[in-house]
Order: sequence, then C-alpha cells, then structure tokens
Amino acid sequence: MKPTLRAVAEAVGVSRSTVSNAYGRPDQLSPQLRQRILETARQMGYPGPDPTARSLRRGFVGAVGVLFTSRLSYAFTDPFAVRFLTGVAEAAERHDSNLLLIPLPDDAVGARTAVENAAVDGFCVYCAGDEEGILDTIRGRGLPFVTTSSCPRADDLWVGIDERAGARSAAAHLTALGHRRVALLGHDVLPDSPAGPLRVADVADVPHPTTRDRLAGFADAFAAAGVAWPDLTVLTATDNTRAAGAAAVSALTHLPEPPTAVLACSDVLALGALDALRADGERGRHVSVTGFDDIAEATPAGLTTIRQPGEAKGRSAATLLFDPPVDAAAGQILLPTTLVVRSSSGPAPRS
Amino acid sequence: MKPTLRAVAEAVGVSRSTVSNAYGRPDQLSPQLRQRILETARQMGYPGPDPTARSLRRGFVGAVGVLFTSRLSYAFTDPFAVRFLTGVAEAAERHDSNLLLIPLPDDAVGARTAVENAAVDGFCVYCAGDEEGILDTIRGRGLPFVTTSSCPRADDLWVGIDERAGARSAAAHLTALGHRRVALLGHDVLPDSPAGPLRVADVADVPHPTTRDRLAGFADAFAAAGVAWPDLTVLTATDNTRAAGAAAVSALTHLPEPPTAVLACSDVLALGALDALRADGERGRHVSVTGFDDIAEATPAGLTTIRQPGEAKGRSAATLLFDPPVDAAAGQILLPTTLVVRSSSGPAPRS
DNA sequence: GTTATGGTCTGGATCGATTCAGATGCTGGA
DNA sequence: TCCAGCATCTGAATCGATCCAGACCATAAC
Repeated sequence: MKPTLRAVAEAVGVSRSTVSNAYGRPDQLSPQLRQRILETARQMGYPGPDPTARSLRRGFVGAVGVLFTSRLSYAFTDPFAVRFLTGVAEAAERHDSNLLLIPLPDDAVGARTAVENAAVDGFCVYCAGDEEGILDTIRGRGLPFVTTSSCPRADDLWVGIDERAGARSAAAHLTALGHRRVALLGHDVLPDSPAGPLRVADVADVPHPTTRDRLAGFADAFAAAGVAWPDLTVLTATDNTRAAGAAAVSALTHLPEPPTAVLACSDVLALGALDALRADGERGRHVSVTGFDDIAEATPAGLTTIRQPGEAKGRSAATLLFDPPVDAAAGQILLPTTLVVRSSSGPAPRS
Repeated sequence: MKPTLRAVAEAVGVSRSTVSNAYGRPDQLSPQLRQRILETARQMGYPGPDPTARSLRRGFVGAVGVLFTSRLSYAFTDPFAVRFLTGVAEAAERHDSNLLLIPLPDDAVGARTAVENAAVDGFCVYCAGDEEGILDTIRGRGLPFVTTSSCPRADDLWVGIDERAGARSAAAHLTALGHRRVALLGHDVLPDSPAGPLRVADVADVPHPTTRDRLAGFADAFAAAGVAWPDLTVLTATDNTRAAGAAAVSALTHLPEPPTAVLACSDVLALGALDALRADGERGRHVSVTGFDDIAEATPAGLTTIRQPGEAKGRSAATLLFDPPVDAAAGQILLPTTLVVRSSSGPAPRS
C-alpha cells in the first residue's frame, strides 16, 4: 500500500497540516522544512495528496462532465460532436479542468444514475434525448450546467443556433431551385421506427428536439412554396451515421416517382444519402442533397449544407459554465448559421 | 445547501448506515423502510450519495484516464486518435466506467501534476511525449496503466503495432516503384525546429518514439535499396495536422530537384502533403505520397497508406486495463498492419 | 522590560459517505 | 421453555485529506 499524508507527517515528525501545506500552500511553512518534507515524501514513495480525498474536502473536483445521448462510442461517429468536444476541451484546458465523458444509457433510470454518480463540477449537455429528465436530475444535484439543444428555462445557460431558421434556409434554397417532391431525412424521428419512409402526423410529435426543429424548418419553407406537410416524405434512419443514412435513403430509389431532393438533418446522414444515391447510378446522381452542420467531409463531398460553428459552440458552452454571467440575459448565446451552397444541390429536373 | 445522507437519516429517524444501505444494498433492509427512506430523501431534495465521498470510502472511482500529449484540443484533430478513443469508450462503457480526458502540458512538472491529480482507477497512455517520466509518475501512484507507444517494460501492459515494420513496408512499396529521391515527413522530428527540411544526424536522435520508429522503418527499406540515411530528405511539421503537413511540404516545391515521393508519418500529414503538391500544379501531381493509419479521409483522397486497427487498439487497451491477464506474456498485444495501395502512389518518373 | 508583530507550526473538527462487527427482536424447532 | 437462526438495524471506525483558530517563539519597537 502507498503511504498516506499521515505517514509522511509521522516520519518527518510534524503535523499533518504541515505536510498538507507543503503541497498546497508553500508560503505557510519555512522553505527548509518544506524541502525536508518533500524529500522524505519522495523517499517513502508518497504520490502526493490523494485526488479524491482532496476533492471531497475542498468541495470541488476539477472536471466538467459532457453528457451524450446513447452509447458513448456514438459520440465520436459524428464529426460535428467531435468539433463541439474540441471546443469544450479548449475552454476546460484554460481553466485547468479535465473532461469527463459521460454516456447516457437509453433508459431513464440508467441515465439518472449516470448523472447522479458523476464526480464533476458541472455539466455540458450535448444533445440529450430525454432533455427534461436529465436537466431535472442535474438541478437536483445543484450543479451548474449548459444546454446546447432547445427548451431551456429563462434562467438556464444555453448556447445554440436557430435550428428552425437554419433548416428553413436550406429548404428555401431547394424550393428556389424548383424542388417540390422531396424527402426529409432524420434519425430516430419517431421512437423505435424502422429505417425508411414514415408517416408523421404532426412535426410536433417528433420527440428529439433538434430533429423536430429542423424538420419544422424544412416544412416552413415548403409550406411557403405551396407544399403541405403531408406531401413531404419523411425518412428515418436508425442512427446518426453515414451507413444508417444510406440505408434509409436506399428505400427510396425503388419508388416509381422518387423525390428530386433529400434534405438531411445532419451532414453524416446527408453523406450517407449521397452514397445511396450514387450507388443507384445515373438516376440518383441528379437528386439534390443538403445536409446540416458543415463538417470537414462536406467540402470534398461537395455537399450543400448549413454551417454552424462547432468549436465555438463548445467553447462558449464551457466558458458559460466556468464564468457564469451576472446578467441572466447574457446566459443565452445564439450562434449564427450560414447556407453553404456546393455541388450537391441543383435545379430540379422538370417533369 | 443540499441535504446530506446524515440529514436524511435524522429526518427518517434511522442510522446513517441504514440510509446508505437503502441506496447501495437494498437487501440489507426491509422494503417498507427502504421505501420510506427513499421517499423522504426525495422530498428533502437529497440527490443521492455524493460521488466523491463514495469513491473516497470505496477506494475506487469508476473512471479511466486517457492521457494525451500536448493540448487536449489537439487530441481530436487527428481522426485516428478519435478512433482510438472510440474503442476505449466502447470497452469502458461495458465496464460502467467513464472516460476522463487528460491533456498533458508540455512541461514535465505540469505533466507530472496532471497525472498526480487525476481521480481515476487507471490510465490509457495514448502517445505521451515524455513517455518514461509519465509512466514513472503513474507507477508512483500505484495505478494500473496501458501504453500504446513503444518502450514498455516486460511486465507493463501494452497494445500496439510494429511501427517500424509497417513503415518499412510503405517505403518498400515506393522503392519497388523506383523511387530513390524521397522526403520523409514527420511532426516534431527534432524539438523546436521550424517547419521544413531538417538535418538529422541519426534517427536515434528523434525524441518522439512513434515518429522515430516510423522514420527508422522508412530508412530500413531505402537502405536496402541502396539509399543511405544522409541522402533522405527529412521534413518536419510543427504539428500533426493537415495544415502543418502542407506547410512543411510547400518548402519542397521550390527545389530544383524535388523528391519523387513523400512518406508521411501520419495520414493527416500525408493529406496536407497532397494539398501542397496539388497547389503546386502539374509538377506536384506526379509526386507519390504515402501516409500512416488509414483514417476515413484516406479513402476518398486515394491515399496509399499503412492501415492499423484504431478502434481495436483502443478496445484492447481498455480491456487490458479492466481485466489484466494473469499471464504477463498476454499483457502485450501486437496488432497487425496492412499496406493499402491507392492512387496516391505510382511509379517514379525516370529522369 | 513590556508589548506588538509576524512567521511557523499544531490539533481537532470536518468533508460525506461506507463498512463491519455486533445489538435487537422475532420465528420456529426440539 | 429455551435456544439457534435469521432478518433488520445501529455505532463507531474509517477513507485521506484540508481548514481554521490559536499556540509558540523570536525579533522589533516603544
């Protein structure tokens, strides 16, 4: 067993306080004594104050938790999530904090205990499924947190974009190009539905807030162009991955009258859609595709998409957490989005 | 202030032990009492046992630390690191552990304290600069760890590839194609050197173990083809990023007799090299480029590279940490590498 | 020769839980 | 009736530190 601070104190013949001070408050004891303590500690193989004991006494941990929905390994499949994380990491670093990655199990109780058991000073909530439940649990612990998806209370910290408006501009771009018969592609649009086309009575029924807002934005623009919600095809993917996107879209290619465009709720899904359409040959090649996020792969793929600042989102979130603004109004940060037009979108073929 | 377990105990009129058992060992008390305790706890707003106090007493934390060199935000710029992390995350998940991402400052003392202050049950060391110093600090804490770069002691846990052999096969591919005048590209080849060509007296002088091994592997193959070490151009990039790779290579394009191939120590550097060469126009387009890792972007870019299993590496590392093999020999896992030939490499132009 | 002043160092309380040996009361079997 | 056996609950010790009020001593000032 490794020696404790107490053992070092006894070995040197001083009080525990003094040894503690030798590490944490060098100005509280003479340099000579400090030197002697550190030296014997080294000889005894004392690794320094135990981090856990220290945080218990001090009342803070030095880590912020980042909450992800579903399996933790999925967190990294979306490059946008990685960019967000990069931003959080950057800010955490500046505040000498570590990052604790916390996967949220799908079941509500599991998610609850995950949040309750995390040893952290605060949370960044990146896209949690059961947003409300999670947030309540965090509030229950009395820890500060920042959300990045929708539904914050007025006094919550939040950083995000106008999802709906962003989606609307992507869709407007397509309506301007003449597209009317289109498919909207999201993941987990309705709970437990299989990949492919789906009947969604009302956008409001979609549980996942981000997906809901983006679909609503798409619908807005098409409504303005005279295409009502029931006339839009909705596709659901089983995951937010390229492969799942491809799988969902491949169901389309067999239709007698396939849509002239696919509007995806994320770039990974959009890239998957492109994969599926290209596999379909000449016919698929003329289908327009738009994404959302503007991840790095979007550029070489020529994907038209909505750009949102990923690192900035993460950075702002962590910064809000570390230095909460005195003014509650400054606790909500709205980041800009931009429509980036590339080669994946073009005029609708006239029928 | 949030109530503590003690407060709940007093409110219900039972001992603290009993409340503790209500949470941690339901079989130790009657269901009715347990129900009553949980109910009052809820009413009082008790968030459940404090994670920090719990880990102090229990002696374990439920988190593994992942150690990265340099700034944490860099950890995510290399897709290969992300894949490794994905693998670690997957295994950690299965063992109900969280991931604590730990950035290692460049200075030795900073790195030391970072390792000493991390509240974790063990470490995955992903590519640490001052490998030896870091490992000694971990050993000093008496915590288990797994390394992924070289220099393990015989009784250390390790998972990795034969870096040198992998690099050798990439280089052999190029020598077979007739390349003799080539440049080797790594990052931080020598400490604090500016981007571009560099004089390296001996490969052994390169501090970064992975870079050293790969350069040595390149050199092996060229030595076998009659090209001695001093005749190989060595380029250094300031970072392991695409941009830095491009910057390092752009210095080459102005040479009267540019190399016919660039062998990079990583795919991101290789992609940067391609960027720089393409910017150079027709001339650059005929320079062969090879990478290392086989990240996702390598495929669309047509990059010839050495594939190593990223997720598997991470998964094996975490698994070794959680279930240490009884047999010390099983503590070293060697993963395979494969040469993947794509369009970025071709025959050397005859001069 | 006192009294401030200030630098060092100590003791004991405390952070918030878990653990384990043992107290208590109840049931069933001999 | 008595005791073993079981389920239930308690108390005190413990995990490994940090914090704070005060003790102690030496020097400086009046």
